[in-house]
Amino acid sequence: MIETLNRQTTISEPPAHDRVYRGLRQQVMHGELAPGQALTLRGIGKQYGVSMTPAREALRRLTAEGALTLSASGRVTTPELSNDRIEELAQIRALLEPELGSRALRRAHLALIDRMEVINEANARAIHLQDPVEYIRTNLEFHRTLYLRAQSPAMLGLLETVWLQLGPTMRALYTKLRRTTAPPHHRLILEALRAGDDAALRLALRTDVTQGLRHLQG
Amino acid sequence: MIETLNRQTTISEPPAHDRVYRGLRQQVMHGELAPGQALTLRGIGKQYGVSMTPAREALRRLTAEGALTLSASGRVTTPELSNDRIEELAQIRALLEPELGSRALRRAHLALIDRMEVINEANARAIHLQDPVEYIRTNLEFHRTLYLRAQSPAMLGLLETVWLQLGPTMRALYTKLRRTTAPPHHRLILEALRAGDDAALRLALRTDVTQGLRHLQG
DNA sequence: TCATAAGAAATGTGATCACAAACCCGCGCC
DNA sequence: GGCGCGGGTTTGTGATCACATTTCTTATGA
Repeated sequence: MIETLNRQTTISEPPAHDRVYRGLRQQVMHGELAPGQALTLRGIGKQYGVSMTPAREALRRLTAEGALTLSASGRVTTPELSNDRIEELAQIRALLEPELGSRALRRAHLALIDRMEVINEANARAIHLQDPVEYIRTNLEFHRTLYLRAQSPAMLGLLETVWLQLGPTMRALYTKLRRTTAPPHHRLILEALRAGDDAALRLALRTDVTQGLRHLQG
Repeated sequence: MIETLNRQTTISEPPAHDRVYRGLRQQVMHGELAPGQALTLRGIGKQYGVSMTPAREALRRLTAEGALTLSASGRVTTPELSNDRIEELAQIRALLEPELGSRALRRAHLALIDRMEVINEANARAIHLQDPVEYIRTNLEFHRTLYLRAQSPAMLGLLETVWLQLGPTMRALYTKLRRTTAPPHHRLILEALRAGDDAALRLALRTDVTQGLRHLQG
């Protein structure tokens, strides 16, 4: 006898496929998965305690966003980006992020800058602890905290799909580099914000974005 | 008795969910669907002669790209964009398209410009015939033909998701305006291409993009 | 030792079903 | 006349299954 043990409490929960989607999306964006990592419907289903159907919807959604790659036979893996593709995605970041930062600049008050400061300290700690996932997470949170103030949800949405595509690559990059020194540009970003200097902010964001990814080029 | 009449010829065909996806995507992007149009799983399935499963995957994929909107109860419709959202999407186009055009400029040879000229004539015919779908289709093809030369697949992919989101809105716009005169900027784009003038091309693309969408603002 | 073919396991695809929630329409009450 | 409240219908969700294909494994042969 199979109990209908769905729908537990009193308030409706998000659908299973959405829960799976969110979990996987975070894993990909934060670099918890290496490039080329294979994902199977039954494996994902087992991991989240659901059947193949919600797992399939989550994977379909993520591949549509570029977070995952679909092979010719329908197999799903995390993307292994070519150098050209990495370069192009970095250029897209260099196009979108200064624009978002500039739009946020007018609305950025002191409390926001303080919050970014705190996130940046967590970022520095992650570097000291050699924790790539936490480094990526705090780095993205630093940027997103600023861009949320731009009030440009569509542009931020596009940018997040770019971050998604770069997730596994960033993991591979930062575990290889094993950097021990904090990225210098976050300080420049904060200074430009405090000074209200649009041109300086755009430049600092652009260099912060391109700097991190350019190490892979050879 | 149910025949296993799948897998027809000798070479494997694309999966059913992909066929459904492509069909719907084209309908949305070319403005064949009005904003707020509701789509149901069983309806789509019947329309394409498949079950709910492939229809569901196609809709999930399209909503992930922003081509369709998901209501809180899981219902799927074509998006009804607010004026703010339309404005923002136009600004994204104004950011991406000059960049793509500029990248294509170096690689644009005469045959490409001739091809764009032909497409532009088809576009003018569509205006004369008051055919909004054909107008949108040829207009996008005009731009895409240029941007393909940029060899920036990721950036073009992002742009196409923006076009997708604007599809139903563009239909509503151009059926309301009933414009009878060709957009003047396509000629400027072609002239800038022939002259190899980067600044002029960027400007022409930007104004062409913002011009078309700004009529909705009140 | 390595390539290769055959068998076994794993995987994506699509159909079908049960079910709960949402939606719609009309009746009746104030 | 307007408003809420039924009940029937529609709709999305998730599970399960059959099946073809791909992938992996292993044993065989040169």
